[in-house]
Amino acid sequence: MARASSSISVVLRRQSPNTHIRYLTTETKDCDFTQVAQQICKIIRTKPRWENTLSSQYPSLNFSDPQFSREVLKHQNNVLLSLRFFLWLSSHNGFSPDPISCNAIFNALVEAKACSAAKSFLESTSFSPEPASLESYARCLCEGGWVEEAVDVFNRLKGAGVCPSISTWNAALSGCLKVGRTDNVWKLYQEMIEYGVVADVETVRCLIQAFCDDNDVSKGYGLLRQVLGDGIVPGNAAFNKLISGFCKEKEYTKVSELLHTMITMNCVPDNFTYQEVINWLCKKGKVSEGFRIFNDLKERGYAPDIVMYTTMIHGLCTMGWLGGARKLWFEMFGKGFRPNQYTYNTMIHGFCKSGDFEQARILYKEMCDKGYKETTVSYNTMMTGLCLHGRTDEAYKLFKEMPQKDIVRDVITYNTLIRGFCKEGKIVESLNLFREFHTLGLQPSAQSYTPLIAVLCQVGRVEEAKSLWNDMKNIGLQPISSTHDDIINGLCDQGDVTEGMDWFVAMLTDKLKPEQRTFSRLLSCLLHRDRLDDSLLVLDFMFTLGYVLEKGICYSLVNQLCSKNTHFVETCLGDILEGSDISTCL
DNA sequence: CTAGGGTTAG
Repeated sequence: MARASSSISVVLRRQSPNTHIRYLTTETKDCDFTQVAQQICKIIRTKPRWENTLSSQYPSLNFSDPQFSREVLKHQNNVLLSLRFFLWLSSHNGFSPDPISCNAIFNALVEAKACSAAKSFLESTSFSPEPASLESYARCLCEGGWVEEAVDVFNRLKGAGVCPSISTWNAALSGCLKVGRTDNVWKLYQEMIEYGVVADVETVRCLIQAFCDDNDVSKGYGLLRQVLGDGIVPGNAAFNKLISGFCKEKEYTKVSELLHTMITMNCVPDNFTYQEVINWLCKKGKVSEGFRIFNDLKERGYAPDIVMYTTMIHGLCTMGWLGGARKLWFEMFGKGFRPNQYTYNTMIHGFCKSGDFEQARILYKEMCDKGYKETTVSYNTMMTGLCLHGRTDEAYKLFKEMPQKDIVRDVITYNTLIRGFCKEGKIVESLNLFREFHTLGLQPSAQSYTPLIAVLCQVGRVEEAKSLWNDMKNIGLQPISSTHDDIINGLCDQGDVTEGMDWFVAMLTDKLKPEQRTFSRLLSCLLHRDRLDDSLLVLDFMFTLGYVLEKGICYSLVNQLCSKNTHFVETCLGDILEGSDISTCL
């Protein structure tokens, strides 16, 4: 969860013009508070261990006088030093914190967005800030991502019978969205309703976004239509979120509807709108469609920005259309855009994918020369490309370089290399990496296990594969469909067709679609074992899922059926031949 | 400041 860091040097706002307070000490000597306060501030700033000596330096000063403490706080312009001084005072000389000083420090901390300091200050002093301060505090917490704490503050305000302003509510909702806590959005919105606060456009924007983030895009759309009916027009933000959400769901009719509504409502679709459309079209495999829109936009006078170019170049690269990608790259230059971290990595990825490591390295060097730092992503990109083209030794070299350059290896780094090694049958190397990864305490993903289980099954080490499977399940990871296929095929290969059938049934129960190879392997094993009933069961599912029967298996199936010579056989034969690709051969 | 987008596993 994102947390804002506390600011270190901060200006404490002066509350009032500097007033000279004169004070009579026990030595009956006049003491200028302002002067002493300034001296003390300097000591606090410059002497790291002032706590040990301050009292003895001013033996006659009454540190517990609130007027004095206020004066020091007024002169101290570093809020964290103020806080330290205040805490020191609290534990000395019987000083009992006065509300004015407390409020001053608390407000300064809030203003400095030092949420965690403000929070511990509240906890340690147990004073009650003014409602206005609390409200600012709640905003500060939200902006810093401390939404749980913000909800507590809202409850506190509620306890005091104070209703936060609409902009504070909105800030809270927006803060919850930023850290992905839609649950808190709904909680807060519920309270808003209980207070009788009337939602405004910004509230609607937050709610629509919350629906979209919850993958309830249709509900978000419902809300939009409702408010449009009431004459409220949310800004592009709400529209763009909905459009992006529907693109993700491939609901292109709704997308068009929304684009039209936007235009009707004078919310002109912008680069953000179309960027989302193009991005999701590309991600859902409709790159040509995305490219068409991209070109249309240019013709209609839209000026794609660097992000849009990057998105489009990426789309073209994933399709292997490197020529088109390069053309856009140069077009982008012509428009005055210079590639950034994303653009470089995208293009490097394109070259790597197509196996042009020479170009990839030229671009990589250019990226570094332009001052962009090498990152985990840039390394992962190169390693992915190398592994894809069977150059795992080179990828491994890069892997070893990373710590020397202080570049963090992440789960993708390891998964990439594990996959690469597995593909080349280097099981020992893969398992070593896998263990190293575990030792480092990194959180594996399903993709960490997938290639290992596959290769272990291929070489007949199904027990080890199953043990990895159990590990996965135990840490709450869901194996992908093909991992089921791998295990079934492994079991069949070692003659455990009965257990293979169990796994097959489990797959169907989980509504997963076994691959063609799994059906073929199961069928030939079952036929080999003379288990005709199970064969027919498997066959039935196979046809239901739209697969065709391979020639070889079809022949042995027909042979077996004919050798049984029962009445039932004849009814089966027709179906089987219909579903096979040999009917023309007979 | 005002909402916010793009890169790496397949």
